[in-house]
Amino acid sequence: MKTSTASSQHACTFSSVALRDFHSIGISRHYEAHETLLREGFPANHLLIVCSGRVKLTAASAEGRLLLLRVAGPGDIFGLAALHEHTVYRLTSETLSPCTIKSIPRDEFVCFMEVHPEVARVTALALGREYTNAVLTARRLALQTTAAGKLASALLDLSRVDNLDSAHTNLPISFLMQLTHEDLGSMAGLSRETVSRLLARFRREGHVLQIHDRMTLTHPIQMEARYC
Amino acid sequence: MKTSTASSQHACTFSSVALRDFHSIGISRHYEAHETLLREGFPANHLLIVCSGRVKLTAASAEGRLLLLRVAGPGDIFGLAALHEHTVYRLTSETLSPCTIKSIPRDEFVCFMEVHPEVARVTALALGREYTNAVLTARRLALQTTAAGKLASALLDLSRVDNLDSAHTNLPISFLMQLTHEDLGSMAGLSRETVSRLLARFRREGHVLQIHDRMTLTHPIQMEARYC
DNA sequence: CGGCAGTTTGACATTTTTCAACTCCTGTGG
DNA sequence: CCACAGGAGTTGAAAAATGTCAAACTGCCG
Repeated sequence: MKTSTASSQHACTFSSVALRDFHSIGISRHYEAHETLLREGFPANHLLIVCSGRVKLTAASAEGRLLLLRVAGPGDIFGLAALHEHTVYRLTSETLSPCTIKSIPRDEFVCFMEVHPEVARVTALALGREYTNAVLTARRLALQTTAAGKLASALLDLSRVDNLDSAHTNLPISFLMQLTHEDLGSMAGLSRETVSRLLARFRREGHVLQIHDRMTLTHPIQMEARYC
Repeated sequence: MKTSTASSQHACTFSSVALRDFHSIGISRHYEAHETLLREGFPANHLLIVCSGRVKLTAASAEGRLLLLRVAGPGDIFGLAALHEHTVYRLTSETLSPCTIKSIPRDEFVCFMEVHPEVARVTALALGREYTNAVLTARRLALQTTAAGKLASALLDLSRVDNLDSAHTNLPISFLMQLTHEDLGSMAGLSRETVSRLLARFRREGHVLQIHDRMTLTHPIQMEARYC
């Protein structure tokens, strides 16, 4: 199966030999929207790389409450921490849209790492990104005192996932909103109803525009200053 | 300066050659309690390893609110993610007690990594632990609906830092409580007063015993079942 | 002894959650 | 083609919980 440009983006930091090997391991597969890829608590035996589409990563409590930690896109890797520590997955991953996902079995990846020591570098970088993201989530949950602050910073984070370049300008940022109010709630630690009310308020105040699936933050900097 | 047993614990996963080099880089220094080691937002130019003592890692909001993400002890490494991505520190670190800390300048560490590819392994492991910990914190903040649940799981996490072996038994776990109610509050996302009230309640209900700085969770499993 | 940091407790205000009802939209099956 | 069910979003009203403010207490250290 053809290896996508997305996984190549990662691979491009490898030497040509490592790159060739990287393309030869694992298999790519297509998934529909709303399929579950990995389940929290299961032994980590595969590493996944998003080639195309979007995947949400969540943690669940015993009572069924959810925490949405991350929306992964093309080029993102997950399952790495659990694989590396040889434990169970800490998060559940679920496709948000149709996706192409490359899956690498644990054994193959371990081999690959042993043959190419440079891979650990890329591993560490990917882990660093996951870490940074988790810290951001924790910050949002703990340091934002108001519900509006939590939701606003969640939206700003989402906008930056799609639009890495134009971060921190005051130009309108628009992005595809593939999350339901419930998802947004579990991202910001709020109830579905609160999200609904706050979005209405943001629209009323002109911070947010929504046309179908597309959400636009009209002046991100003001929004951040006002609520975060 | 003598390298402590703590940093040797990490080094012991290295080959003998790497081990010798590891001992030769960086310098150890002693710190008093309540000194600041690294500051959030500053360029990451040093890697720190705790040899002895305890260090708290926090993130601050613009308004001065704090989030305590981790209490690092002997053998723990921090600053790694920021160093690796060549950005600024994401957290502020502050000694809780007198500490011995080994500090490795960025350049030396990068050299060390280049000479010994195996180091990336250890790096990845340490990053994995930091990641897992951040996820745990986010979980606590988002998935625990009640204040009691947040505090209880924070206390359980703290007890496990000191007492890694006896985790998940129902035997009383006791540990040195070096955090103020305010610290506990910023760990669980609660106000100082709420922490005070809840601890009183936990004592009343017999879940917690406190004698000076020593805190004992009398039946951790029940506590977890009851509140978490 | 005074002062300070940490803790405790009460009263109150505020916020968000919860519960409930209703609308809108979409896909499915008769 | 229509009816219907289910998921998602909206809105209101009430309840519950925690944060905030205020005041007093404790223990420690100079």
